[in-house]
Amino acid sequence: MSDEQIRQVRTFNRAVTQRVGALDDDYLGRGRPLAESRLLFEIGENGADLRDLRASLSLDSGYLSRLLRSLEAAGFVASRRATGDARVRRVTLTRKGLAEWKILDRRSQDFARSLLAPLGAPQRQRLLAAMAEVERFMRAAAVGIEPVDARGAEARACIDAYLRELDERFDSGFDPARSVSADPEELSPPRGIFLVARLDGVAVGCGAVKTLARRCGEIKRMWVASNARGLGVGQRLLDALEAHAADMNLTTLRLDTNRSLTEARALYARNGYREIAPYNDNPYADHWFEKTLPRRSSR
Amino acid sequence: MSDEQIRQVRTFNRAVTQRVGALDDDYLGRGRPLAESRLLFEIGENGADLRDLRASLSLDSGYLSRLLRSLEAAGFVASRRATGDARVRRVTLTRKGLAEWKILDRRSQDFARSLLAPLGAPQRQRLLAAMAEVERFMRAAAVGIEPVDARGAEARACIDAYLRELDERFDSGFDPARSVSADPEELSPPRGIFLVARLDGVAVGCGAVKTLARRCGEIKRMWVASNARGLGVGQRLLDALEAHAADMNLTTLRLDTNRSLTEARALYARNGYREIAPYNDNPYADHWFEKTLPRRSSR
DNA sequence: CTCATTGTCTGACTTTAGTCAGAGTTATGG
DNA sequence: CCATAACTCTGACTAAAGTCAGACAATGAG
Repeated sequence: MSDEQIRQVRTFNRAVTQRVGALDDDYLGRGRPLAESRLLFEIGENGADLRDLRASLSLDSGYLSRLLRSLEAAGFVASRRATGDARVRRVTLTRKGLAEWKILDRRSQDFARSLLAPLGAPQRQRLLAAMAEVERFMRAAAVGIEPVDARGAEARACIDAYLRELDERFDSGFDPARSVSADPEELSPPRGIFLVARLDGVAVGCGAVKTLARRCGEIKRMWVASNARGLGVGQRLLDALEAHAADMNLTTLRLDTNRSLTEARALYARNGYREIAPYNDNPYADHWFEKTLPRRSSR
Repeated sequence: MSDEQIRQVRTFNRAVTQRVGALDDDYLGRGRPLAESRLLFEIGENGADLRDLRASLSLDSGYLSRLLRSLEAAGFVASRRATGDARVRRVTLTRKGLAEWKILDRRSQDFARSLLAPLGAPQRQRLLAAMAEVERFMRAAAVGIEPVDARGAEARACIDAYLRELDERFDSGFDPARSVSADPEELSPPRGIFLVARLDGVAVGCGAVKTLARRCGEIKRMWVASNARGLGVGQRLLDALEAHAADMNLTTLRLDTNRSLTEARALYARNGYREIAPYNDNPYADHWFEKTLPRRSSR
């Protein structure tokens, strides 16, 4: 990437933090510490669990506790044990707190309004479209891909989501029992690998490789959450899988897929996978693909 | 503007401040108070006047003085009286300070890089394009238009810039003495108005109206700085001038313009100005326009 | 020259933010 | 039931950020 591109990003960062960032510290200023306002705002109309607040605002538990006490003293919030897990505290806004929250919310709205107000309608549209685009790609850039234990909870959750989706998309539904197996052992090193793609700590995609024969592997469990599609996550997962496959000394990768998974098929086609004759008898597969990996993954 | 649009802006603000804003507090962390790093960074390779730093970082003078002392003690900066005004202090980075500045600069680059790195080339292009667009329009939105005294320093500076530009753009140069007059008195209430457009406190455009006859006014001094073109500043100035003209009970606005000022002519045409026969003998004018103002400016 | 203004500095503060160690309570897996 | 982990809370801190009043020097307008 060029210096010029980097310079552009930095200019953007400056411009945006100056204007947008100013708001953050400014519109929440209500004669009260900023952290308190932020907390109040984050609690929101529906209340929140203290545990989640701690995570989302990344505050020290002691600090959070004190902030909360202060909001309580001011009569803005009430807290009680969460139903379900009595260790967790559930915080909700009082009537007074809600009023305050609405003021903060209003302020934040006003700021957004002030950004749009001076613009004419066509410029407004273009600004919004560009904002949406920036946001999308910044989200995309924040997606990280990492190997995880295929037997772990996160991998399981991904696989469940994947299976659920197959069930929805296949004309006749999907019954894992009838399909070709891929049990966690096969997807764990040294004979396999399981990758997840995470956005803000939440898994939004996964993919796996298992070894079929001496130099031949198979791609399994390729899935991208619907809210993360179009960000290039699938492409990056595939790149990463191929790199890992090369590390495992595999030279050929195969996979099967269903006719209803059109994006997936396009992805494979784009990446040099050629359609081949069926290499298994998976009743859910309509297409079989194969790719010979380049000598050394150049990623 | 719709609630949906406002919601979009807010989502953007959140997403961007979270990611971009995080950097600000993060990449500058170098075992030293954030404010010190920010100051060091802001001083920059070429040094700066303390007065300007105080303004641009909006710090209390006492606080700034102390921060500076601390940077001095660490051997990062040196300060001496500014040439010209001995009240002002000029701060420059020492060799050591420059090295530190470069580290900070590098960090900020790395952050930008990390944003682009995970993206493929086409996505990178789209992100940058969208960023540029957002930045542009945020700048546009930050432009404010206000009446000022046509006899004041700011108005004079604008007019000078305007005349300089005419001199550059007209084939035969421009000599104010030969042109039709518009002295400051005519551009001051109640018979006239002078508006400036400011971006971050700096004038980037101006425009004026003077009264020609009982219900007829003339637009003069329409100018937009080259670095602020394409942001809709001209349009907004024109809107504001028409609104003020209506307030002055003018029903007709006239203006003359030169053939080389193509953007201006397009602007007037777009806004319902019709070309008319010459109403003056300005030797620099090639086109004369007129518009009947709507009963009440609906802006 | 005088006087108001501007810019900087110092001292004496307060407030905000954040950390850390431990204690007490409630879940959870075996 | 037991050990361990997950949450929250309190007390005791520190560091950073920011404010305010007043002193002093240089400037600039009249």
